[in-house]
Amino acid sequence: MPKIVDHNKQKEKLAVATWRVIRRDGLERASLRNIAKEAGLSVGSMRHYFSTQSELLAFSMQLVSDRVCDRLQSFVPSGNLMEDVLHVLCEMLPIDEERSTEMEVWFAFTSKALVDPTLQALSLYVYDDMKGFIAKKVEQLIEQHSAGSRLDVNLETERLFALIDGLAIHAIMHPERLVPEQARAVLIYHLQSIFKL
Amino acid sequence: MPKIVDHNKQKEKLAVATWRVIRRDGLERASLRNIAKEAGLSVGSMRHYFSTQSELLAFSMQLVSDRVCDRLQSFVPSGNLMEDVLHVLCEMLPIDEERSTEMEVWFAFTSKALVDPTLQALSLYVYDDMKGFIAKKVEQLIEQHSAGSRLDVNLETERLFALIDGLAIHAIMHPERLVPEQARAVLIYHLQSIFKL
DNA sequence: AATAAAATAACACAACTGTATTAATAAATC
DNA sequence: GATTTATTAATACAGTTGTGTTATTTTATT
Repeated sequence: MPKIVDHNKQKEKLAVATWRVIRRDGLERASLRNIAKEAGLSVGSMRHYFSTQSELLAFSMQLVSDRVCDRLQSFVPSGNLMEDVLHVLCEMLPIDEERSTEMEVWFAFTSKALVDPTLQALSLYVYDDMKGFIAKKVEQLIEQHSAGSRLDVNLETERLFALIDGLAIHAIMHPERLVPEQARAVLIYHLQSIFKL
Repeated sequence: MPKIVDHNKQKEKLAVATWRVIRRDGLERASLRNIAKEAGLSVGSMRHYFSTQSELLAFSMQLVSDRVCDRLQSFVPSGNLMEDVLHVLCEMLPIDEERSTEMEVWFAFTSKALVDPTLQALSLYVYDDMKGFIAKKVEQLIEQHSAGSRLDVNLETERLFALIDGLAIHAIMHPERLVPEQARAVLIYHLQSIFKL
């Protein structure tokens, strides 16, 4: 009877348009009208998929973490633990255009999360998720390299986690000072200094 | 002839009021009217000190880095290099209310800097300044601990710098997961793992 | 006390915001 | 082809925004 469109695809299309607006003009310019124009839709049409702006923004933030998770889950390990760990950790660095977009948008949302409970909750959830993920990798590395038996798993995990986010921020904010290869080099340097002794 | 007020003091008062609004309601709520209300002034009065909103925001961001620099410069070293380095690096972590305020506000401005050339320039300047500062400390530590002769100064500097900013972000965003003492503990752990071998 | 200038306040204006309401369009079934 | 309904578009409205203009208040000098 009606014109049928894939609801979820349309929602993702709007979310990606939201990303573009945020990246180009900033989160405070991500108004319904600007997003609608970017997506080539009318404001009224958008309300069919998101009854409120907060919903759209929350969905757009969620989509970032979903995309990263998807890539992590579809990754097939090579068997070389160090290489594999390096590979998945690089998923969290802005090493190419796709990842840069995601990181910049995530950064903008993270900042807003400080004063927005809904976004705050999502941010916390992702923090726990990523920390658990990194902790697992640290444990595997410690187990493999017998010399690491005296390492503190908790401290090593938070150290590695903070290092990654710090590198990501620096690479995003000042790409002319920290290019992807350098960020990657620091990460390799860090892992080797701990697990290759 | 006129009523004379200390221009700079008044500007700082407005900037600090801006901080409060940003911290409580977010940067997008930092309108002239809201800031004026927070400072107990009229919008017209503000325009006497800042002819535009951008000026006020840029000044408010600058004031954050000024405050941190002031504290760093007024610090008198104890002589114990490791202790002193730890102390100054903790100036960049949200370990108390004053520093938390500054970090949160700085974080908000940093996010906006991605789409605001003026703030971007300030952010870059501070990045270079801090990196130079940290590099100096790393060199001193390497020099003192002879075992560190094989360390790469550049990599160690960016690693430490990223670690600090990463810890700061985590402590700001999720204070219930990373309390100040833990952030400090990670920093100590990092420094000792490199320079106490 | 008079005055000149600095500081403050009040109001106006056009542009933008989120959202609600209403009308028009499109497509899948009968 | 008519009809039903999901989808899209258009308009309206109250609230907020930055900024410009104008008037008022305050105070240090004469």
